Amino acid sequence: MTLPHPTTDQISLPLVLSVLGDPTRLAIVAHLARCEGGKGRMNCSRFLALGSKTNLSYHLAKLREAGVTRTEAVGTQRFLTLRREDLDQRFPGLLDSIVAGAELAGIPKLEDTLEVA
Amino acid sequence: MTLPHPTTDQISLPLVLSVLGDPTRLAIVAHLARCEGGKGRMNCSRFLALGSKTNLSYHLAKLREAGVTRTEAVGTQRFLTLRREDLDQRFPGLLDSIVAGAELAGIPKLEDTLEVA
DNA sequence: TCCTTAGTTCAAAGATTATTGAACAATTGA
DNA sequence: TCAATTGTTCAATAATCTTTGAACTAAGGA
Repeated sequence: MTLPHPTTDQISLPLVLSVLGDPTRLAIVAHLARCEGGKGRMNCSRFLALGSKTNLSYHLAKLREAGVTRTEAVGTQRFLTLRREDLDQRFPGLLDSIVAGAELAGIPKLEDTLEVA
Repeated sequence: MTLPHPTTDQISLPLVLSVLGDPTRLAIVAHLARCEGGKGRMNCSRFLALGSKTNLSYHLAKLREAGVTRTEAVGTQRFLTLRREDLDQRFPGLLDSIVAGAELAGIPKLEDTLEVA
């Protein structure tokens, strides 16, 4: 874990909300949550349908910096996980209601394959 | 109610999240939610501590356009209410978890006086 | 009628954010 | 070693969002 992540108590509510207010990032989080109950681990290229490699790198950094996801470097790949427990601890119920809302709303879905740790 | 409001099913999750991702708007919503269980009704000038009249007009329009608040014109005043039921229906649990999170986080508070309908 | 109150609209400026392509670094496999 | 894969960084552009002041509307009170 070489990349910088905020600690749980550094996670800011306005920042989380504004970061998840972007449809691309919301789709990424919805996909992570859907796969294996959010315990899925997947590399960035899984999300290429949502944008260019460069642009994804930007959005994934935003998610990481806001404390929504955790990024682990393994070889040349980065594995992504949702920081579900940290978010639940800091803002109980928030992630669940957002993910549930994204399912209801027309947030684009990706195919459900994933790589498990 | 001359001002345009989205219907309940037009309320967009990414838009709600990005609108509430702004600290000023989050403070407004937290204040509305705190007063009389969110049934409080208050005019715009209640929020002048958060910004200039012009700037508030801008932020309050954002909240209204996203479907987070309802604005009723009464004389020269605009009375604001949270669209709690509409939001709960569309995105169950979302508003509660955001408001609870705002209480935990350092979202600035206003004095608790209000005008009830 | 005149003045005050409450809030909006407009245009301009400033500040962020999102998107892109080119160049780069690091790992992996042939 | 060479080439392909995976993803980042940088600089530039485009697009949005925020903030401000001046001018405005509409209602109420003296």
